[in-house]
Amino acid sequence: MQRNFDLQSFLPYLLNQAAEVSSLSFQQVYKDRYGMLRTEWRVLFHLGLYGQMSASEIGSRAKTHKTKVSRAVQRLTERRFVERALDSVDRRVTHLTLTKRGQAAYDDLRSVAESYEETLLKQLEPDEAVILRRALLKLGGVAPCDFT
Amino acid sequence: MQRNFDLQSFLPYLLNQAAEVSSLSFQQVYKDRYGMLRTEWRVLFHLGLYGQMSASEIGSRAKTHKTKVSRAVQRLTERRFVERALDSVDRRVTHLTLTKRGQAAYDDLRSVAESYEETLLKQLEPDEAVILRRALLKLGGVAPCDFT
DNA sequence: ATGTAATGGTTGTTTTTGTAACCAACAACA
DNA sequence: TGTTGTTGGTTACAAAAACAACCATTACAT
Repeated sequence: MQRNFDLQSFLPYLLNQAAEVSSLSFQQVYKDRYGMLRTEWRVLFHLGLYGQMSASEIGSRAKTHKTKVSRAVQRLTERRFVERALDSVDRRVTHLTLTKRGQAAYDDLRSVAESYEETLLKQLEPDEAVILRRALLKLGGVAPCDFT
Repeated sequence: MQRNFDLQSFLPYLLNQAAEVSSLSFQQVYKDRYGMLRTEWRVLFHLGLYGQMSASEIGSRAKTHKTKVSRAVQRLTERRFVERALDSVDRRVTHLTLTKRGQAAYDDLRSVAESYEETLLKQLEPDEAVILRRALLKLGGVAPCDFT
């Protein structure tokens, strides 16, 4: 049993605080430049980084509920960042790809992400960053992924 | 410049994933047992841990917008977890305290939080946990910088 | 085949949140 | 005294998320 409990050492609290703060600047960029929401840039990055993919694939990779993905894709499609292509075999699935516009947005945002990452890392010792990432992966991987 | 960019190493993404996953089980408890939302348990914990406090104090401590705090306090008050007391000197501020019911809920949830923290820590090496906390505190204190 | 379940995805409705405007009480100062 | 500005807090309205029900298609069993 842990004595001296404090919010500042309670991991879920700490994680949320750090997550919120660290997301803010980046959010400002994709919001201001492209009018995107959080799930939207995630979808964009999944397609940009890993290529063509279906909505459910994105959902399971990003641990995001399918309705969230669906609506993100819808908005991205409306704004011509993403294109849908029906699968010829299984007519339920739609393959998603970036349009030229989407690719350009991705390239731009990716470079912002890279330099933002730099900024964040400057506040940490190099070995601290390594351990931080490893720990976050462990904690984030314990997913009780039971989405309906 | 960081080559080999990946979502799995982009801190804002990693942080959000870990934060979401690690909040889930605990959220289930305060939601199921007391019908509380995230900001509500935070307010509850602030009062439980640090004693009487005003809404704006909670807001600045938890970096939470005042409307969020206001609504959380409102719901907590309606459900008799929290009581308001007007300041006799400055009639704008209201001092918040836990009711018996609120104190009981806090005690209960705090013990849940402590054992949940244990569970989370089991997934990490002891020194990993120390560094993780330190890094999260640093990142959580970061002032937003703009890429405009 | 045919009934049943599972998958990929969308839509509708209700909760929560974000944003901005607002009010009342105080503070500072001419 | 104004009169202007600030602070603590609430409210109203728009945006977004959560949740559940829903199609259409495919898979799988009899």
